[in-house]
Amino acid sequence: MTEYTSLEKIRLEKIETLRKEGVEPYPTRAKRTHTSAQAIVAFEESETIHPVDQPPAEVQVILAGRIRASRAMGKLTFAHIEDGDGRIQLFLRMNELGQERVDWFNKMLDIGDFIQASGVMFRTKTGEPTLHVHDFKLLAKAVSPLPAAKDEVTDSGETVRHAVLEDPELRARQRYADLAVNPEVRDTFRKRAGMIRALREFLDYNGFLEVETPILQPIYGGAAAKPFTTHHNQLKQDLFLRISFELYLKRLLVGNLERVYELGRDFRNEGVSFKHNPEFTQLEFYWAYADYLQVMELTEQMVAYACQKVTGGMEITYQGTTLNFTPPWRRLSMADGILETSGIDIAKHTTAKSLFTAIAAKGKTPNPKATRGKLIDFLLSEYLEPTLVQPTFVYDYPRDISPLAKSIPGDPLTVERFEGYVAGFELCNAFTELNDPIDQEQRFIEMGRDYAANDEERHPMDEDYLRAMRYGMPPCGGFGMGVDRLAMLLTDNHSIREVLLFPHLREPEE
RNA sequence: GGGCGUGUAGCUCAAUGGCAGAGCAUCGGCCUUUUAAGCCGUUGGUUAAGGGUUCGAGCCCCUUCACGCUCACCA
Repeated sequence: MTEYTSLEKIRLEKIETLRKEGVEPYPTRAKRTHTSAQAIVAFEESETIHPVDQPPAEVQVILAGRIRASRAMGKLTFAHIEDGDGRIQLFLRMNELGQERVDWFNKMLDIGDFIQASGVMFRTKTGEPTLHVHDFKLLAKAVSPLPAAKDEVTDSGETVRHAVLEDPELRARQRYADLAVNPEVRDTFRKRAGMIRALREFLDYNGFLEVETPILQPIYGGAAAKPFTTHHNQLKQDLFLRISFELYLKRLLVGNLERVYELGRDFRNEGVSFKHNPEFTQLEFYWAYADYLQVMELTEQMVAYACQKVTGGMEITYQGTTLNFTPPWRRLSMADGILETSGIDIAKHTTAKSLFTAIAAKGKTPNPKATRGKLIDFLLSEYLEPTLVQPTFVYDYPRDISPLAKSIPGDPLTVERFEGYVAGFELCNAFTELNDPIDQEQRFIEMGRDYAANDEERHPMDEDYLRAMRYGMPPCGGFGMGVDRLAMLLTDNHSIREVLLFPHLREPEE
């Protein structure tokens, strides 16, 4: 049984009263001729464009939206409604509507209710385009009060927000209320949608085919992550939610689909943080006959295109820092980057033992069981990553942490792989794909050995993937990007929760 | 999972261990160009939950929960 607050009880009583008066609080149909923005544009055009010897034409409109503010002033009432385009002021006067209707508006309607209002546009004394209301109708009554947010416009023209819903937990749990009262949150998700549209446009234009591959997989792979498990009852089959798309997309290249991409959800059963959510949106593409250097060029063009589409330029401000996505981005070999930032030359340490000693000499303590590749990765995140503020490609990675990437010809310890870093975190990861089925099988075996101590991280052997490789896969470049992270950058949000409509949260307290 | 921090009215926040408060919102009035409208009045609380210390706990102690920051984990 729902427990109502005293404020809600008052509104429920109003709903009863409305029905007794014969007013349906939730009518089935609404009518509107203009959005708030369209009404203002039409009005301003009428003011400027009219024959010199005639007054401006009346602009009659029917608007619909949610009441966000209401100021009753005796025989006048001012209110603001908000629709998908913005806000617009309503003006109600007893002269036109009569005392009864204006009183009814003030008494029976509340902030949060949806209404439609018809009338003629005019300007108030202060110059604000306003609807002079001749009639109005309740469209949907709100039972629960919205968390009130008020905007004050100071003398200097700045907008100061008061009584904002700002508790991050509540905002995420009740995203509907957050969206209803915080316009910048709606804007974040419009930008996110625009960004995703831009990524698709870019890849479509470049001849990539959008595909969909299984989310429920009998064998997971393509990344080092712990999966979620589930079960198909009738088939009595254990299944995993995918941790990446990679192994399925590359099967498609075996099938002669030369350029494919997938934009969808990955699931990783790992910790939650400001840049990790258990389910997140991933973009992967695979490009036959290309290598990682071509992928690098396409990547910077794609991100720059998305940035241009969302923000109108190549430069953005992220958490107070100006970032410039104009291609070409800085390119830095991993060995050089680590040498510059840590003073350790990984080329001189070809074994894990030697490298561990060098790191220990710096006073750092990585996991002593780590492989050479893991130690290099440790150096990357410890020293290099925090310095990579402007978009940078770090390239040429250790082989043993890149089991699906192709080695550099003549350098068995290093693979053709790069990661894109921005604002000190990893944005994307790409490599020249390994297409030698014998080598691939060997890598899976090595990896099984390296990770034998840790069952959860162990990469299961995917026999069907190897079979596909044996049919032959063209040389290709592959790419993966955390789409939520790009959304964080382009909307200037520090936390992934702010760019997910419904981020994962713990069970609420009862 | 570890460390630090936060949690008080619908919203935003106060309150030396000593009567739980303010603004906005609600409700009742006044007001024909307001815009955080204003003015007068009114209502609203299991101080996140549970336990303890104390004559007395929002405040001190313990446990739990949620959130934030951070560390760890995260090819």
